[in-house]
Amino acid sequence: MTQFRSACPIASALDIVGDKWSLVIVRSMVVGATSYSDLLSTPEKISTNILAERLRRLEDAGLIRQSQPRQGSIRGAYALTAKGAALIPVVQELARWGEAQIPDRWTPPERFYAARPSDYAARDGDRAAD
Amino acid sequence: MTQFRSACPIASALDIVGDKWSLVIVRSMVVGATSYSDLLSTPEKISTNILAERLRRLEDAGLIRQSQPRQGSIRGAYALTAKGAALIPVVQELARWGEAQIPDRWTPPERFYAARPSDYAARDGDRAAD
DNA sequence: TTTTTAACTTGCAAAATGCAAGCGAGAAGT
DNA sequence: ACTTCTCGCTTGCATTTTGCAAGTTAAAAA
Repeated sequence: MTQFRSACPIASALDIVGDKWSLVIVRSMVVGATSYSDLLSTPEKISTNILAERLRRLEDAGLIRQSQPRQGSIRGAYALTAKGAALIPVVQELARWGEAQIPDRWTPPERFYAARPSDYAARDGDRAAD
Repeated sequence: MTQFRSACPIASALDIVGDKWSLVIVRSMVVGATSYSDLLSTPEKISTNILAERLRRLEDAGLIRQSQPRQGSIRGAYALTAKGAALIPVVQELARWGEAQIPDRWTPPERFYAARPSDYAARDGDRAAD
């Protein structure tokens, strides 16, 4: 992203994550997805080029990081940074809205609503467990 | 919108409001915007065709309603429905994230964080004050 | 009765999204 | 050790969404 539309925190937040995919990627990571293929195999069927580009953008924005930069050109697993994990309350509120206002939605797993940003913040700079 | 990507409440919520403009329109209405021109004159500079289309979509989705259907073909003022007002916690969390994670953002007015969905729910079906 | 203003619509260019196929490197099978 | 498989992407192209600029319609104001 190049510029913010305004200095409004809401509009600016949406300049970063206000597309159809970024927050579903965050959701997937909150419930345990770490690899490219984890994120691809989600029921929403994101296409591979979009996933790759979104991961790059989210990494550039500092919301995720590569926890295992593999040897060769191939990249490994992804994890939320503290800044990315700070979005957890946002996706939890979205989930509550969706559950309450849209018929026949799934109930997220318990660990989803239990997740807290601080669970991730402490790990920043660490490598994921091998 | 025609279909949901999945039955996930988050993905589905984003199928409805997961674009760059819907939630800034909700934000504007929470802080008092009611007319088309109020919504146009926001610092984010939404273009008029997008605003018109978004208002139609939000109305079709039941998030807003026209509180004063004027005579002639011209439509009047808009208001949040209970379903739309239920998004208030979502935009409040987005605002908190933006304030905390993006440098130099505005602090929203007090009434923004004070707003509660129930302030709007009771008015559903009413006409706005003239 | 001419001019403004408010609420849009229309036309077209640009950007984002989506589908399908391909590619390079390491792991796995034989 | 050599072929095959899988993973993590990239590339090409069609479709959809977004954005800018200008035009339209009806009511209100001058």
